[in-house]
Amino acid sequence: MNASERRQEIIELLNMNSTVLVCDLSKKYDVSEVTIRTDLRLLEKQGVLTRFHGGATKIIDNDDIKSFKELQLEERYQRFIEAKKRIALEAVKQVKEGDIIILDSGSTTMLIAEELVKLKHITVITNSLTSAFILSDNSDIMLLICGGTLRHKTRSFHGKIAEQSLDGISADILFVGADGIDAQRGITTFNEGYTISSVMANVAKKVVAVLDSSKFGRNGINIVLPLNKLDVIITDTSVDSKYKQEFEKQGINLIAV
Amino acid sequence: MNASERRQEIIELLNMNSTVLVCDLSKKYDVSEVTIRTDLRLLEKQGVLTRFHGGATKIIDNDDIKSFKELQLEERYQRFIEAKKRIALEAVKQVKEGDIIILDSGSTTMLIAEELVKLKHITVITNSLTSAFILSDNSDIMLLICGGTLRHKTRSFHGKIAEQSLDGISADILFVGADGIDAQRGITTFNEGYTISSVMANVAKKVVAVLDSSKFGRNGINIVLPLNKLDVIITDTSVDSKYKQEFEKQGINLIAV
DNA sequence: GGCGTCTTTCACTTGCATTCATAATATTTC
DNA sequence: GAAATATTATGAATGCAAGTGAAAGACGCC
Repeated sequence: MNASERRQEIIELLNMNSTVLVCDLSKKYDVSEVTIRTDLRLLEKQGVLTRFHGGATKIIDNDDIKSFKELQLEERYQRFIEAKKRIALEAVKQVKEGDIIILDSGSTTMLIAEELVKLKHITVITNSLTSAFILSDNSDIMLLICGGTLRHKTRSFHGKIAEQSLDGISADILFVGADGIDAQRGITTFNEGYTISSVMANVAKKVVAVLDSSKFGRNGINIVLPLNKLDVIITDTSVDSKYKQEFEKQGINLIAV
Repeated sequence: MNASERRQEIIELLNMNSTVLVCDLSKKYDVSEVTIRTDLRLLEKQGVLTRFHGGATKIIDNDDIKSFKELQLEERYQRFIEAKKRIALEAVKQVKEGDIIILDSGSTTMLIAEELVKLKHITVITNSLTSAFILSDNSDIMLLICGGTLRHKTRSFHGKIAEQSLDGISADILFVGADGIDAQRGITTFNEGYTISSVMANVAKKVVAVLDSSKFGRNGINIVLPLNKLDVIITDTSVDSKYKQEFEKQGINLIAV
């Protein structure tokens, strides 16, 4: 056993347990404590660990998220972000361990991804490149992505291939976003060709629409899903109370947070 | 036994056991320790091993995707990244406007994505989540992603669904990375189940392997592609000239940059 | 023989781990 | 809470193993 091997092992030990002790290491490698201390001092200089009296502890740094922060800065994501965050927090309450979740593209669903990444033992299927990237940080989450061609405006995948990749899948819950909601037309969008949402709805046991209050009474050009496909709508408290009555009459649970 | 033969054997020894000792090698080859040290110094310059007091250890640069921060932390990877960048620059020279490009996962191919994103009017098909994210910045690039389940270690998609999504596709060029290359076994990897690469190779008119010189003569556990599938190999100038002859004899164009 | 490559010898430097003395930091005790 | 005691840290000095560079020798090759 040479010096660099020993140091490498100390790093690995630190990854297993979060602390190591000088006296333990000294016995383990049969070298003097002084030697261990020089090792630890060296590794501290390299930024691998922090020293404390009698031992050392692991440094955990998580700077990689920065690039996603930049993404959030895009102004369309900035609007109503506080409301959307509350909606996302409420949405993940619907999820339990072991669930298979389908996540549509959109700014609110992206925030849901940021909450979902904190969980474990769930399966997420998404057509959103951004959400996929966020979720890929957690190896306790099984991640499936719909293939197909990228729609740059929304950084999501659509088209025949994307829809085909949902074939034979059965999910517990679908989170779907939209640009507008209306008692007659259901949830709508200004972008064309969001037929994938209806495919998603067909394979999910429970459909949850997430949209902030500004979307109510607004009508997009394209129908994404008719109201009868929805089970739950989560929105913010600024929503007009008349909508709550209207939707609950149709058997949809409207949650305002 | 001449010098280069001995050095080749040292590399092979390192692939078997992960470390070698100067005194052992000195006895084994009946040369002075000084000679062995010069051998090891030379091989270190080539990026095949790292020296430590009394011996040397194998460099494990399995071509997994790491963030640049991680790469910079381990200074032993630093010299590879310069070579890999040059390789990536050379690789994109093979691309012309209108091309349909398949991009495998891996750190070198990720650097190719960073070059490709500067182009326009190309189509890129990839199974790498990271590369997809990089390429999604440019709306002049048509981006197709292979669906399927995510392999967290490499942030890429593999399995049946990923392979099926290549069905019916015809591409002009494939860029494929690897952990090792060998005249007998072709290109290999330490990770299991990279069968998608051969599917990619089957639908591409031209197959370009990108790997730095340290991968030559090294053998991964799993065969990715046999040599007869390759058209071009791009590597760095530290590659042993004997490989150039060997591969060109088999009709493969080896470019060293 | 003259040239180049490889290898060795030799003097010197660097790196690693130990001991010992001293300083800093916990812990105990009153 | 402060003094006494025990534990841990640091720095300098030492010895030894290993590494380096320069010069000289060995070997093969026109």
